[in-house]
Amino acid sequence: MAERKVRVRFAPSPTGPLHIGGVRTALFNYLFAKKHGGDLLLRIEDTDSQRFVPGAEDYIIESFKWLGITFDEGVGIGGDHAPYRQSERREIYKKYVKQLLDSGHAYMAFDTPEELEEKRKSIPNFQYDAHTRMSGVNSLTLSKEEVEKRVANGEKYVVRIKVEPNEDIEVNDLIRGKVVINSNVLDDKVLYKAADELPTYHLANIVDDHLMEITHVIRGEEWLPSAPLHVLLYRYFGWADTMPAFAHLPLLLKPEGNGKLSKRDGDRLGFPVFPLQWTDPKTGDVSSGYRESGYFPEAVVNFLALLGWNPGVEKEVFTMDELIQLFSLERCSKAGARFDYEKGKWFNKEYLAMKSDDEIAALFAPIVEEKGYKRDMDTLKYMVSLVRNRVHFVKELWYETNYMFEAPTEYDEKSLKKRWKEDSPAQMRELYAVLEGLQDYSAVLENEKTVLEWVASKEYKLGDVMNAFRITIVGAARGPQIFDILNIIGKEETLRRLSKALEILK
RNA sequence: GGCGCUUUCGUCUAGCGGCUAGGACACAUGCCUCUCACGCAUGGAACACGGGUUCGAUUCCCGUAGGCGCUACCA
Repeated sequence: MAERKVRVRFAPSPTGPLHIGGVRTALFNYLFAKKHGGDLLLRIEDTDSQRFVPGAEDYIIESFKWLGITFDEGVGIGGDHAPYRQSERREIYKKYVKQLLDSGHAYMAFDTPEELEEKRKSIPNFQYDAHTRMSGVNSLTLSKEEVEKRVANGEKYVVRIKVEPNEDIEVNDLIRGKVVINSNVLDDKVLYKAADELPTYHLANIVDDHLMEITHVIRGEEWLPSAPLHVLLYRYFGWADTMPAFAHLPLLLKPEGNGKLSKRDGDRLGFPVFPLQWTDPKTGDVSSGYRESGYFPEAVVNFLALLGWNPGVEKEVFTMDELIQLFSLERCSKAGARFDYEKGKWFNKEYLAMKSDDEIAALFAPIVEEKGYKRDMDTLKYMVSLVRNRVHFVKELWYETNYMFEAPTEYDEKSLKKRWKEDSPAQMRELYAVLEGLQDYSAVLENEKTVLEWVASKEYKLGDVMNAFRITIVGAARGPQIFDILNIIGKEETLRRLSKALEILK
């Protein structure tokens, strides 16, 4: 086989939002393409007119834009192999269906769905294949005239592949090695439906991959059982010499329980399974997305890259460029990977840690505004610097800083029980006077020194004083160094909170 | 049911005949400390089972069991 430029594709079906497993597949295709200086194409497989969902295609394109996965060719980009939407390639498929029919590798079948259903019910393990096709209503059992008559009458038929029996079909999978399946277990799959003049996945897929000069098919493991059928199709078309190499990726499994991760798992389990938020056009149901949940796209990419693939080094945080350098199908694992949302959160934290205070403050500003507050950037940056290392997401910053904006409305029971002691009210009253005497609240270190000296002079226990004080300011035993908080809320607010606490707590 | 894929800590995984079976997440403990975190240190935690092959199997082969997938005029 001549050296060909690497060309891979991601070919989703627009039946809804892109699910995270699909994103992972697309990512691996992207990494593989870029690693080998090849092209990645985006093809829309909308051959199922029944399940088409408006908006899904735009959603897919926007998702990849957010994730930083770029395509070289395809829907929304264009290219030499257009069109890239299968519904626009009807005429192309018809030509190839005819080729298969003419060469005797396929035949027309007139069996109605009801008839087939009946057979499946009455005959155990029924499948449309070499052993049963002669009892079906098709161009193999009907006379040529009868077939022509039926077609002329506009009777709906399907075209089925004619799988020859008793043949071992080999699929060389780049991840799993050689997989052999006997053609006896394959059925005569429907390749084309006259009703909507569209091919099914199997036919469209092979024709398009061939025409678009795809060199490697990297897809989910759920396709492995039909891979032999695809090999057969390449053979029947006479394209065996340029048949792409296959790689079937392990599936993403539910975090708990059984089965592969599905579209419905996300909101049930409390984490997104979609890159972007999605509103179902029919039901209006909203499904959460990683973007809206506060994830950085780099974190999602990094997390997904390590599900079913290992770089071979003990580092775990990688840029996209590093992933591209390191990627190889040989290092993909074979078994399904359970989706561990906690690890995903950790990745986001890692990426958050790499951002500057400025960047984080800029992302935090709209959240503050939404809560009805306004602060200048310097103040926000100051707040961010104090609490940034205790969150996974920017949005969690609000919980960590809310007491810097508003006085506590209640005091945490547990903290009170442990930290508010008998002497506390008296000490707080004295502290009030000490703080009142402070001139410049921005002199954090100096003020701390003053208070510490006062505590020492009175021979109070530092922990007793500071913890009680913290409760009056924050409302609980949490938060960063207290003098930084004071600096932010200011003297008047400090004294106000102190006296209010003294009133309520006694 | 049939066919296929798969099986190392709770989870993601390293390992490619000889290792005290390594790392990360999560968890626990300790240190730090005005609290909560961060950080640092420490700890518990795995080769599904049974046969082979071999001087020697987590590693190779065969079974069994479990898991997953496919089995549509869906992809």
